[in-house]
Amino acid sequence: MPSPRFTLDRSSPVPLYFQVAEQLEQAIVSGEIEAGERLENEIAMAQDLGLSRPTMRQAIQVLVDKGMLVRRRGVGTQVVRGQVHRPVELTSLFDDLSASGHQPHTKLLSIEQVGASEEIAEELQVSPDAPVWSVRRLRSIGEEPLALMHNYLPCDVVELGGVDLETQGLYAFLRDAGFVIRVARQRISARGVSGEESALLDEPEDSPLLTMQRTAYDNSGRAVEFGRHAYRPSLYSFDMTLVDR
Amino acid sequence: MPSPRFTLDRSSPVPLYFQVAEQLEQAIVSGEIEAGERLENEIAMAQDLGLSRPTMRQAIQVLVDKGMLVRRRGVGTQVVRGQVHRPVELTSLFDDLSASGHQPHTKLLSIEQVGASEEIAEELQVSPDAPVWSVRRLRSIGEEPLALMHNYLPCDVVELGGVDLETQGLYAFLRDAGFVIRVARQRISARGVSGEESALLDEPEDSPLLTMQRTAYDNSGRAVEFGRHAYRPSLYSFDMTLVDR
DNA sequence: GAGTGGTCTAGACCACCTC
DNA sequence: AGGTGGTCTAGACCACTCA
Repeated sequence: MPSPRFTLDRSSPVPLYFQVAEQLEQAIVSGEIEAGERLENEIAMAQDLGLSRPTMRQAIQVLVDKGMLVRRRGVGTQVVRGQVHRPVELTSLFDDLSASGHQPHTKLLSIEQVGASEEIAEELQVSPDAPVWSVRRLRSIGEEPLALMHNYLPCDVVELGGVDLETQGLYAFLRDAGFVIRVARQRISARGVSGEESALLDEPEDSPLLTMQRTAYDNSGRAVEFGRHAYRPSLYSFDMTLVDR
Repeated sequence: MPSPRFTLDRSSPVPLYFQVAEQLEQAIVSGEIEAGERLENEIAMAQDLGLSRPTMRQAIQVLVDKGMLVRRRGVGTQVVRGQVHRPVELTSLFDDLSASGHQPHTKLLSIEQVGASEEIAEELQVSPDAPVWSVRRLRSIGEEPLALMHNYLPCDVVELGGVDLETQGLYAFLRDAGFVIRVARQRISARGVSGEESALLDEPEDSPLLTMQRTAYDNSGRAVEFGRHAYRPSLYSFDMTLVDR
């Protein structure tokens, strides 16, 4: 039975369950606990760490929700086999690529205030023709164009005047501006490249594009951003882990 | 402050937190609790229902995880605005379409045992060349071909001989055979249609296809199924809700 | 029958937000 | 200052699995 030694800091602002979850995750990804292996039962683990059982359960639940552990009543908790892919998270493409060591950069194609179309108005929960920011950006990696992004944000919610969206990702800006994005709904599909896109993305006519449209909501449940993005499928895909709960 | 009346059955095998979550969700989707509205605080709700606070919290957490509610410390719990899309779930395409009232049907193109390629072997956690089932199916809706599905399952785990995969979805079969699928990892991208696909899917040359590959794991963490699917993007897209936790 | 996770209780203290 | 959700405790009983 694997028994990694975890260290807890009860004076830390980081919750105990989170400290345990982090170290348990590390033990799994590092291979200290092997794929398929069964963990010690949660009551014993709690005792070992001087925690209550609910707190230990909460820590384990974090990793169950990430798809790294599976629990079976009467049996125990096991590590899921198979390579751990990176889950879909609420980060921008910019963050994604920075993390993977590439050098992404962004070109601002246009930024203007326009009246919301019927669809945009519905997605952003504003009146039709209400003023919204319309931002078009081209994201590239090295010399390769990667994605064409078209975002809309309600003018009465967000002030984009003077914001440098080439240096800073949109989500990073929103975070700095005090918007906590908690929920997003998105739809992924595909279509052929259109005329203007063909040149911008350096793709020949009739090339397939991967498309994603997303509406993001802040922690008061208000729609903050709607975007339509088109990715070159040779350079981008969406990875995710689904967990049945 | 909205106060829907919930009914609890303490003798039911359905957990109390789940009974509350179901009725709360119903109150939200029916509009009894409006979008953007704040809920009563969780201590009062627990008292109203004669529940402990942890149980009430667990019920609310179910809907937070679904992206229907957002909680803010010091403020309260609010209903997320915006249309509720259906989230990605661990169901087959067959289930998806049945639920939406269409008449889908499946044609079994081929089923055979083959030796696992290197990639398949890695995904299914079996040795290279180990025997795996290879199943190819064409799913249609009415007269319209919809998706081409190619699945692989380890022979030593699943017995597919004599199984009618035209009447029953693969996931429904696995469920009936005692496999509880708890975790799946998937990757979504796009590509152009290939020669053979073009005829089967009734798509002209150079049409874009939406692709998904998925590995599913049962509740012991073992890889049970790997699939590569190609969808006609005009007829299919992936909807999902992301929740920051 | 022994061991596991699933649910539930009745409190407590704290961090954060709003007024 | 008052109210909210976030965390944590120390138990309890139950359902399920497996030997």
